[in-house]
Amino acid sequence: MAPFCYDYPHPAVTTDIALFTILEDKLAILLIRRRSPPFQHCWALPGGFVEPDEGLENCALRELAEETGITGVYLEQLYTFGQPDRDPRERIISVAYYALAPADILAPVAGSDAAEVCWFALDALPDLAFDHPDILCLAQQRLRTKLDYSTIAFSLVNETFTLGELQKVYEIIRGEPLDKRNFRKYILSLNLLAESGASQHGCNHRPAKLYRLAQPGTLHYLR
Amino acid sequence: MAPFCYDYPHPAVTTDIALFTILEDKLAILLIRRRSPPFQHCWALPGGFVEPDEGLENCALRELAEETGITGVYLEQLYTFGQPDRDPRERIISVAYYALAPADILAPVAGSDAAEVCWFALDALPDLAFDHPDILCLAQQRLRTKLDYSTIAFSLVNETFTLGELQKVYEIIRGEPLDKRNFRKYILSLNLLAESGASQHGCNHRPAKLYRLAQPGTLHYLR
DNA sequence: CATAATAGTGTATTTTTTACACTTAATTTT
DNA sequence: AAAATTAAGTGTAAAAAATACACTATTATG
Repeated sequence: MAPFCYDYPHPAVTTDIALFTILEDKLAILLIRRRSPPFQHCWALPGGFVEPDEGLENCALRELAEETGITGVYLEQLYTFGQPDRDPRERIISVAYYALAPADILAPVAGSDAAEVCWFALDALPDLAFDHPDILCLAQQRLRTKLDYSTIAFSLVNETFTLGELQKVYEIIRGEPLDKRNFRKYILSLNLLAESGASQHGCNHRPAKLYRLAQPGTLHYLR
Repeated sequence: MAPFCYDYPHPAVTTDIALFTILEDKLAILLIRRRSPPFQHCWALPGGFVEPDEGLENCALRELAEETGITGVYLEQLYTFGQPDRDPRERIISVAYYALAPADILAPVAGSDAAEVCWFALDALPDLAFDHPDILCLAQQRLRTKLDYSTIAFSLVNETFTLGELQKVYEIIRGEPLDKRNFRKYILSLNLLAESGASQHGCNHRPAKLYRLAQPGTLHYLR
């Protein structure tokens, strides 16, 4: 009943995923309610144990899919948390990832290990299990700083988007309003966008041009 | 003879350390020659298995001290490498760190697990064990980018240093010469330095003022 | 047809970054 | 002792980047 034996003690290794989206003009994070102890019924980041033959990133994507039904997100390794006492059961080292996706695609569904799956605005978080508050905090920091020297923000809008939507993303992550003209000048000067040709419709105001990334799916580093 | 048993397979976890210094006006890295298989007699980054009751950072510092005799370096987590086949023995996940120290303090001594310990200039590296070339490459990238928005460079000079020495560090990491006046203007505008009062001596030219960090040991983020 | 809502556009000012050359103080050589 | 060598130390002007700022355009709604 315990057939996996080693000459030296081995820690367990998990991945945890902080998936961000923007919901109702606020940064939000995907949490699951835990089915089993420890921290039973507590909210936690999705995640789970690394399988013997999968890479770490695959593990993160698999756990996210299994627990929440969500696929196709932008994913990046964040930090590895390994304090000896971070899990009451045994030594568990967690490789934390953060992920980004536009809200529209995402309809989370509770999976096998999770009784409930739910978006929470970052300013209205419940108590979290383990050291997940630390992970979340670091993820938010990373998101903020990386905004300035990369194109991660594009992972939070749809495939085609208006400059107004994109500006909103920047404003929400930075927590401050931006000047419209300067923002547009900056974004267009990157030469990463192509006009999709189409425009918005069904909005009760002048329709905005829709843009798309010239090279979709590619993360760019600026400067 | 294999008393550590678990219900599910557990990977082994190690830390590996890429310790940089500047030696003869070049970036150099500390390597050890492996005593035992796999990759016996190969050069590798110092590192080793995480003990059950130590944090990851402690593990990195302990392994560095055990294998090379070096202590008191600046240390920062880099990335976690976990491809299933990165070690031929068993599944081993490595939490990689990078470290910085001025060359003067460092007199590496071979430890128990390492037959030899030696500095190598980055432009004259031997073949490396495992995926250590990947780790090293990522570490160097991180070093370069972090130079621009933090005070890591100060970890590569002595406690007191001249502006010329500091400029050399920036030039070596960036791989290009910098303008002396602009560099000094920039560094002094950070308001992080204090004049030590003393000057260089024993050099065959005008002696430079020696500076120190106003808050030694603190890493600052710029902008 | 008036109102509401967001899209879309350009210029002047300030700040930051860059380019650039000579004098000073110590040691070494002649 | 004078000359040569070596790196230290210093300021200004030009270019580039970032910032501040206000009105017109286009759609839907009442």
